[in-house]
Amino acid sequence: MNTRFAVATHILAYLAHTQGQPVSSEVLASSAGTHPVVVRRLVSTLREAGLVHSQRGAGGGTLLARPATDISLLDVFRAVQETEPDLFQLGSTNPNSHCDLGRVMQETLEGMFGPAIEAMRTALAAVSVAHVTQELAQRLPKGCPGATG
Amino acid sequence: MNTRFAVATHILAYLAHTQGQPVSSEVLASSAGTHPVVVRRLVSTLREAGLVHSQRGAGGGTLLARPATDISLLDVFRAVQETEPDLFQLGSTNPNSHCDLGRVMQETLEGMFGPAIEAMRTALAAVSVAHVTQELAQRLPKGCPGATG
DNA sequence: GGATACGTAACAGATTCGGTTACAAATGTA
DNA sequence: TACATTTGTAACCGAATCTGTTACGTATCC
Repeated sequence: MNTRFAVATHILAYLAHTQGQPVSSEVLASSAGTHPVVVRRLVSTLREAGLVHSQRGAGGGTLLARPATDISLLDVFRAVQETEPDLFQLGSTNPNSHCDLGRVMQETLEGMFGPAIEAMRTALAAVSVAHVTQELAQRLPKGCPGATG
Repeated sequence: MNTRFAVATHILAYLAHTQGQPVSSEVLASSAGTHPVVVRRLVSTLREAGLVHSQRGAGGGTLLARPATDISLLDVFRAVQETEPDLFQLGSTNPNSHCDLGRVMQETLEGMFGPAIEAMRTALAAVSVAHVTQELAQRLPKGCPGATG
């Protein structure tokens, strides 16, 4: 799996700490261990999903578009990962079968995988960015400036 | 996502229909709409996981290694998809942070994603290959030879 | 006007994936 | 034994994806 979900959550958790204060892509990239442009690309996606908004120019940066308690990991997952139409998709069907076995098999598989995906979504929906930030604060040593810049 | 999970389930569901009768990679490939070598590669993985076994030579093919009721979709998922160490992994940590924020963030994210993955595993564990075959039989028109070759 | 910082296009290197060819090894059958 | 069949596996190709990077236009603040 790619790193976008994790990095996006990282970014949002960071922003939750500095809410009201714009954070530059350079700072976010440094914290997430990646390149500023990678952050800006991700932020672009998050902005389209309505999770953050950005300010251009000097002193600009990115902020949360709504309280961290109102952003679930499912929101993040949908924004950065679920652009593809079908998460579990059979590559191809069998055009030779008289009974269209390939199509039926695909439908059946989707019916079987569906509940698994739904279970994952439910679990992700139960966790907010605020939860992540909270958990993060507990794990960080006291007085550590890491999470707040 | 790649097609291995779906194709592997396709293969196993097919074998559940013809249990006791070896099925060649060519037949399986035709049913799944892929290439025989792709099937053999997948079967190789499934064999390592103890889900199937194969017979070489003329009249050979692949059979289920145990009853279809004893093979869950979680078994399949683990066999073909979870070869990588970590499903959700943050690409890199932040070596510059005084507090090792990157590492803490990664631990936190894993703690948050874990339940989601576990929920998906639980859902997959609840479905057996026999269930898939059963569902498939219900969806196929009566007397259709598709699923049994 | 200049510094700052975003938005985005473009490109490169690495990796993954599926398809294909090729060939050795094993196995059943005449 | 000779041959056909089928697996097991290596090797390679083309496509796609992902991450990192450079470059440059644009917006904003001082």
